[in-house]
Amino acid sequence: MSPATKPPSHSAIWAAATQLFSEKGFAATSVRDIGALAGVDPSLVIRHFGSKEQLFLETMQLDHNPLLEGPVETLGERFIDEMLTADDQVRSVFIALMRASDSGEIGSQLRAAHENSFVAPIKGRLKGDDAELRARLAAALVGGLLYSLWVVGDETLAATDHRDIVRRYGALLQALITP
Amino acid sequence: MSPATKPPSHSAIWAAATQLFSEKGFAATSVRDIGALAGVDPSLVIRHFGSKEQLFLETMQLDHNPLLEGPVETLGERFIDEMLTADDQVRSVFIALMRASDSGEIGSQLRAAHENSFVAPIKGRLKGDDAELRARLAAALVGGLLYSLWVVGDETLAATDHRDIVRRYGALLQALITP
DNA sequence: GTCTATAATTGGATAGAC
DNA sequence: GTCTATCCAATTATAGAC
Repeated sequence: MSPATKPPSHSAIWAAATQLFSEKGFAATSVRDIGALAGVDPSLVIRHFGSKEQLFLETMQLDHNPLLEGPVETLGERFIDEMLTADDQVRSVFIALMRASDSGEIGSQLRAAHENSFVAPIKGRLKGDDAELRARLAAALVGGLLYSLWVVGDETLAATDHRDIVRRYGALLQALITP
Repeated sequence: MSPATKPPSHSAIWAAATQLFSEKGFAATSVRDIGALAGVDPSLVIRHFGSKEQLFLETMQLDHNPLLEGPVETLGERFIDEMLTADDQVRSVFIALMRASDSGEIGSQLRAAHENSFVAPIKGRLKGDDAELRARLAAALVGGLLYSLWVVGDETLAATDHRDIVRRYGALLQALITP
């Protein structure tokens, strides 16, 4: 008996949705677009994933768990460097989640991504009573850099040597990690 | 001869659009909604403002030029405090602009708002060769706090005493202003 | 200046044959 | 599992009477 293997159209739709949501965001991507790119009928998109939002939630997942290891004294710089050299996928998903986060479910997913990718990795390395607050401020700081670079599109910042940003901004992050 | 005074419907539409765009954002607000709240026909909305996007651009303007005066040694804390106690209008417009910034024109407006409200006020007070970079990193830092509080909705951070955030996060900002 | 009516398109989602 | 055909609701924007 054949197991519950997914049909080929399933992964084709998944791939097409990932690409289009990443490129154009949630609102500007239609179910028809996804079907066309996947080479299947638009109705299959709904049939396999239930709804457009569900498909968005399944494809736009940020599973980025950066550097837990290494000396805590240089964690700030390494974290910033990691973000600046992050995969395009990280960038796309982060932006897509942020822009569509007014929908309740998508907002929860952004919150989870923020928690898992930014807050948790830092919080795990912190000591002290106010570790919670410091970790959350650190996550805000990291998010702010991505916001400036990727959402606002600060071109001066984008044209700046990464090492300068890593040094300066990483030092601020470090000040939260090891006060 | 009567001058080119705007008809009352103009300001009614403007007020309704401001409210709805602030509450629900660009995508979730329809021209029909705006007309209904303003008590006028939806077609008037387009007739007066040309398009929904144009109306959005005219209403969602962030004219927030915080504290240029005062001692530069405490600018960091004061800036953060200013943001945390900012008007609801600032918050609404910032979020609305960010979420809709995938449209080209709206993206430019976000960039302008970021520049005028975050980068410029700090840059004007900085000395030194790398003032440009430091001001832009400072703007990223400020934006990151608003992102965490208002977009992600970090509840722990929101429940934290403002004075603690002002002290800790303000110190980081200050480190960019007066290294 | 204002409204009625509607154009023209597009969207997500479904029913049912094969 | 897949596709054809379509429903139905919603959108922005316009034309033209008053």
